[in-house]
Amino acid sequence: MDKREFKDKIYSVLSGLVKAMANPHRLEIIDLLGQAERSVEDIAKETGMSVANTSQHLQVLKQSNLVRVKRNGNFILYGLANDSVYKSWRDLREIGMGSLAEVEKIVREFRTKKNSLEPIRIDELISRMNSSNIILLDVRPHLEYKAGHIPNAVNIPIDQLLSRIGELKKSKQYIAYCRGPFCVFADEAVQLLTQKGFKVKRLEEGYPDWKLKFLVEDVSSGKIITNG
Amino acid sequence: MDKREFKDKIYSVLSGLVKAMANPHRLEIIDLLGQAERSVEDIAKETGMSVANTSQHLQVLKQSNLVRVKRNGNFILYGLANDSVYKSWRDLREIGMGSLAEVEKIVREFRTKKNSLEPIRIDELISRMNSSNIILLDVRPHLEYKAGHIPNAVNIPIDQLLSRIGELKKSKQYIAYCRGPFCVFADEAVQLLTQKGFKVKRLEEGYPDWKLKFLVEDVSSGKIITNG
DNA sequence: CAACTATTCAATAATTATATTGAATAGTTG
DNA sequence: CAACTATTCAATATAATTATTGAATAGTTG
Repeated sequence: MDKREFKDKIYSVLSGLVKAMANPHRLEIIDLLGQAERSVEDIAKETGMSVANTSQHLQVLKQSNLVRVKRNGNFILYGLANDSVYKSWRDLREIGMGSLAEVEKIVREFRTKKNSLEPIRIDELISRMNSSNIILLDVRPHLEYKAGHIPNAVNIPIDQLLSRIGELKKSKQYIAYCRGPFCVFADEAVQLLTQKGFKVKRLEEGYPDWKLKFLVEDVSSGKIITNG
Repeated sequence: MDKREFKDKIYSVLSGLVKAMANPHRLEIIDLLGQAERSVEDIAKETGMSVANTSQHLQVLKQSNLVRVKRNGNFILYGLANDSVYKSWRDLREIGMGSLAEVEKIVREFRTKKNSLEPIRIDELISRMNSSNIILLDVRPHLEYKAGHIPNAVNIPIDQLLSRIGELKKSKQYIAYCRGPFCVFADEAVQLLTQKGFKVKRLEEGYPDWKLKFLVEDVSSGKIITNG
């Protein structure tokens, strides 16, 4: 094996990995699976794809070891293979937000309508979390909340928010969070609660980003190791 | 703009960014430009592509803001847009090394022939760097060394190594490094120097990885900020 | 400003990726 | 073990990506 052959092989195998992420549906799947495991049918419904097409995309992700498979009764559950996968997605997402003007524009346009511009960022949240006046609102579906959430967050799924609005107090400062910067549940929560006279902001990032904060990056290998 | 339309737009734009990286030649170009700026002709020669094809791939990278352009006399120099680009490449590379058995196998096979298995990792290097017995050997072309190198490293480009072997001492422990884990200069150096009876190992990572160590990651935004 | 040179563009052919449909499969549950 | 159900597969048509060739362009230098 000469030098050129070696490089051709390496870059070609690695580009296969990148190609596996290089599709809008597959990015959405990765983003979604960052919250919790899900069945194929579930993923299809959530992303608006056909089941067959979803399955095909999941096969692509599986072939590159980006997702892993588990059976639960009649259902097959897909989940991210490890935290590095979400971390890579987060980094690519951030490169995009930082250098592709179009991404920032689409997000700003959407949030303007929802009154959810000026979100607070995760670091600010962490430094203000001890304040007794702040209440964290996890507006994701209960299943995702159950799979993991920010400590002390109250779970009111977005579609129950209106009917359970009596549980909230106008004196508090609410921070609504959901799946991540492209999840609209928190924007919808801000829109609704602002309308009803509550003090509320959205968290820019989502639960998986909060979770990554509490992993220690072994920088020498680039791998991620659970802390505790 | 409804929820589905918003998501379709976002994931589609971001997948464009990932697609721009999702090609073996473009990964090699990113890897190469991590060392120093280069002209199109230069990149073409280094990667074994035609100039027209190289130019086409560079256009793709440029459209996604992964590279930036600068003119120098008759030449146009391409460089990485920022350190985040190399960081993403590094992370993807590491996911691949960790979870695609094939990558690890190709690398091991190649290094076995060069006697350069058992490389030392960058963290170990940092902790042993003060030892007066260790000498760092940068075996990249002089131009890349000039664009940035690990402090105190001695530059002997691989194609001058044999003729300048008199400059080396058998009592020292040499650490050869080059562009990164897929660069073979360091392997060739280890092969040659081992043969001639010197104590030598290769560094697993390359100069750009060392450089990333000394950037502070602003984890809240995912962006990278130069430290000092 | 003419000649030169590095780079890009345009057109083509070949390959690869994608969505859709409906049939096949495998695994579970009663 | 039969019936059921979630998932995958196979076939197809459409769309996107890639390498190659040779011509066009833009920018610099004498």
